[in-house]
Amino acid sequence: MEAKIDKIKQQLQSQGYKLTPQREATVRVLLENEEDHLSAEDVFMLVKEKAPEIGLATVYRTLELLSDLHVLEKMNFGDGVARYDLRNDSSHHHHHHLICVQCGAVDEIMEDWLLPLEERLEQQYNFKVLDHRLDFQGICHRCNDKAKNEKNDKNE
Amino acid sequence: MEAKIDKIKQQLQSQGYKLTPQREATVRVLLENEEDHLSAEDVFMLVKEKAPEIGLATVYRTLELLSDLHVLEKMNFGDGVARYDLRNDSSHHHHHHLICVQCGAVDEIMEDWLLPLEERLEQQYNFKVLDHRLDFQGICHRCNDKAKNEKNDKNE
DNA sequence: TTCTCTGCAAATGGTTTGCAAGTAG
DNA sequence: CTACTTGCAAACCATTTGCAGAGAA
Repeated sequence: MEAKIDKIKQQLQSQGYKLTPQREATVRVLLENEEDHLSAEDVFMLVKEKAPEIGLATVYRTLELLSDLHVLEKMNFGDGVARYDLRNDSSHHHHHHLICVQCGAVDEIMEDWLLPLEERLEQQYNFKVLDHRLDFQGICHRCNDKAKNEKNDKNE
Repeated sequence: MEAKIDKIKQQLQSQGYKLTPQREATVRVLLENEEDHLSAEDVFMLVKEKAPEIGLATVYRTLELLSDLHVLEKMNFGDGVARYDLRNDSSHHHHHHLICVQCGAVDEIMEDWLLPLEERLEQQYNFKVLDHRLDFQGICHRCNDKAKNEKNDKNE
C-alpha cells in the first residue's frame, strides 16, 4: 500500500504536482476499494470520513488529475455518473466488466480476450488500437444463484 | 424508408403510442443519418430544419421512448452526451465501435466477434449475458492515411 | 371525455470553474 | 516570491419534469 502510494507520489512529482494530504487521502480510499468502481460522490463520502474538511471539487480535481496521469481510468456505465478504477502496472489495461442489470454489481475479468481481435483490427481495418473497453450486461452469478435457490425453496 | 417508418409506427401503436408528426420527423432524421451517432442536440437541430416548432424536450422524450422500444440504442462514448443508434432487425445488436481519438469519428463493425466469449462467460462465470458493448479507441484509417501522406510529402 | 402528447420554462444533478486564501519549495 | 492547491459558492450543461394547452380516439 505504502509502496503504491510512493509510486503515485513519484508520478505526480515527475509532472510537477504534489501529493497533498487531500490527494493522499483520496488515493488511499481508492486503494482500499480497489474492487469497486467508485463514483466521485462515493470517493468524496469515503474521504470525508478521514479528512472531513475536504471539498467535493478537490475530489473531482484529484480524480481528473489522476486520470490524466493514467493512474486512474475514468469510465462510464451509462448510469449518469463517472466511475473510477485504479489502473494496474501493466501498460495496457485489459479488464472487462460484467454489469449485473438486476443488482447493479460490476465484476471484473482480468483476462485479456481481445488481443487477437486487436490484431485483426489493425490489419483488416487499418485501425491502430490504443485502448478498448468491453462490458457485458446481464445477470451475475449471485443473482443467478439466488434465483435458483428461491426456485428450490418453492415457498412463494 | 417508408417501410421502416411503417414498422416503427406499428411498434409504437402496439404499445399504445402514436407516431405523431414530431416523432415521425425525429425518426426520419435518424433514418437519414443512420451512419452517424447523433446526440439529442444533433437530432434536435436536424429536426428543427423540417419542423421548427419542435421542442428539445420532445426530442428527448422521443429518443427515450424509442430506446425503450428497442428501436434505438442509447449509448455513451464518455464525451458527456448520450448518442443514439438505430437498431437493426436482428434481435441482438452486435456491432462494435472504432472511436478515433484524433478526429472523433466513430465507425462500426457489424461482425459479431463475441459469441464465443459469451458462451465462455456463461459457463465459466455463471453470468447470463443479455447485451454487450465493445469499443476500441485508437487512430482510424483516415487519420492513419493522412499521417502517411504527410510523411511522404516531406514538406513540413 | 379521456388519455396521449407537446412546448415552454423551471428544476435537477453531476461536474466544472472563479476566486481569494493557504501552502510548499 | 512563485506556482501549485484548496474550499466554497456559483456557474455549467445535458437531461428531466411540471404544467397547461393541443390533439386524437
